[in-house]
Amino acid sequence: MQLATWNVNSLKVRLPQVLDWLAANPVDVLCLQELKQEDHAFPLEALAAAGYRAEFAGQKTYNGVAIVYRDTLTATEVIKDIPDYDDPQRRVIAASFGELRVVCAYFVNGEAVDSDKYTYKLTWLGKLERYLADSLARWPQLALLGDFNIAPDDRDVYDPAGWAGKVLCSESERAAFQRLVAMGLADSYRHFHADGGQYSWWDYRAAMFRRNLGLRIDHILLSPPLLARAQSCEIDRAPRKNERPSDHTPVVVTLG
DNA sequence: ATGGTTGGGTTCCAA
Repeated sequence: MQLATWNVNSLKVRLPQVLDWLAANPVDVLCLQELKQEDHAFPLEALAAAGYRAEFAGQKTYNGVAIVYRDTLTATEVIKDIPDYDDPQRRVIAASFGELRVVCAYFVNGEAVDSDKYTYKLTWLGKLERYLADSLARWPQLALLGDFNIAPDDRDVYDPAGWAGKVLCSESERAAFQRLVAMGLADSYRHFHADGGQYSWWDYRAAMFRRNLGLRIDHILLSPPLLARAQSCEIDRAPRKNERPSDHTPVVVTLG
């Protein structure tokens, strides 16, 4: 079984690339972030023609998340948004596939550490943490996939000195990431790869992708029973080379 | 050096 995550930065623009990618990479579950569209515009028919169904939580202009899954699977116990947290931004969707619980999240970016958006980010991280603790108690086989907007350590940053203390790399954000790890959610990419210089996002500006100046901020975290089944976790850089690419590229985990 | 590019929406915001 394969699970993947991809921040598509507008599903409207990227739908052809998503369909191409699924044709070449027929994963079982694909978590999408930054749909940037309302639910009435979600491309259910195009995905159905490709053999996929989806659950989604969109909104106009910003945010928006979806779980796309093979039509041989059944999604149950779907939740949209973090329970008991009144947040107008559509950033979380979760669904069960048998015993497997999939949580797809678009973490707050935060803009800068002195921004109100950073305060929102830390609040949001706290709410997510509580929600995941509850979820893990109910679903031991839990995978958390998404754009975390956190580079867990300096290996995940092209210029660690330049990024030190900045948003995406700050101590508080990294501490929040480590609290997820302490909960039992392992960074599956790091489980298989110790090397640095492997990124999932590159700024559109200044030819950052061509120069491989990026950050690893898209992650797949696995609870212990799933980590035990994990066979590989890979970043697929190919879609970042497309014309009109997303600024993020997919991450894929293979479970036995 | 506070730049640069993209998407969505609209006279700029978010990333």
